[in-house]
Amino acid sequence: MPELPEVEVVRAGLAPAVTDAVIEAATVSDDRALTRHPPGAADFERRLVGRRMAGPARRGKFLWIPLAAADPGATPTEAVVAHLGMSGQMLLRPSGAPPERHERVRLDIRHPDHGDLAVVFADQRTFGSLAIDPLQGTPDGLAGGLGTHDALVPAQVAHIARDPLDPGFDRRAFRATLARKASAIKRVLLDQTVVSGIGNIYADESLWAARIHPDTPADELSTRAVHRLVAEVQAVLEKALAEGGTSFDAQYVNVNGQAGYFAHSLTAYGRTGQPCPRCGRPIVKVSFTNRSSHFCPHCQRPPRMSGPESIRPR
DNA sequence: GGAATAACCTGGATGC
DNA sequence: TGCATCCAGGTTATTC
Repeated sequence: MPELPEVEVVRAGLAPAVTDAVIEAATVSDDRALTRHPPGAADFERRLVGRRMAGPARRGKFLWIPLAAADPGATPTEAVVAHLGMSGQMLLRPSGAPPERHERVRLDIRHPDHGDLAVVFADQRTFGSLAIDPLQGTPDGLAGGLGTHDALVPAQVAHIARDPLDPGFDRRAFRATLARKASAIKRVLLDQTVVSGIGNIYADESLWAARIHPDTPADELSTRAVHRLVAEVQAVLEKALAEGGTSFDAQYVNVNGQAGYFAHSLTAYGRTGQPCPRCGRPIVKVSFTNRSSHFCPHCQRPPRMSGPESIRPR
């Protein structure tokens, strides 16, 4: 499932191909890919033709490609925003390549160095979507996300918090937010308005690494535990990024259709019944809202059995 | 206002 | 072999 590392792999893969390329044609083959673009397919296609693209940027699981202003040197005012959902793929294909399975949108582009290419958005489960969205200034004045120096972010992404790999991520503010949340820490990690880019897989992996039970109330974590959690989240995301992301099946591939290797490095997620790499006891899986949590019940003690680091600091 | 939950969706895996 | 059911989960609207 595309979480931060997977989306970053896609962003980095798209960058050399789309930066400075001009959109020659846009074809929407399934309107469900435009749920974030209320004006619809005709509007989407019409507004993209002839536009030149700038370098793609990313915040959390959101990706956007600024559309260059008509006046060279002027700041872009809008962007193509993409969210891959659960199964979305952004694929680079030769111009005229046959339709991909589950293809939803195709952009035929012309790059000054690479020639004619097709950017294909394919999505099996149709949870992903594209949109053309206005860019707005960031409240903190920092770059909108990774891959851009502009302090701009699409309106649809403005409510999304900075991710743990963003240079602008504020660890102190994150800690303060946790102190105000009585919800389970895993739920908070999945709240993209608190910290972005983390999904079910990396939440389980980070909590395992930090030895924190997923049901631990966020406001019961000590400062030390929060710092350890942030460090483990960053380490897990960076390792997954270095390994090209996590691919369980064909749901996630990079722009060239290749799978990532981090699935081989998972310590908790998807390892139900297998020995914990730390203590050897079996990893358990429990129902968590409408999904599942994987953890080691020995290394990650429940809140009521927690050690000194999980006791309320206040 | 904050927190919890349901719904959206498709195809692979599983059970009968 | 074929059909029915379950499961995966990111985001958002709805409900409490």
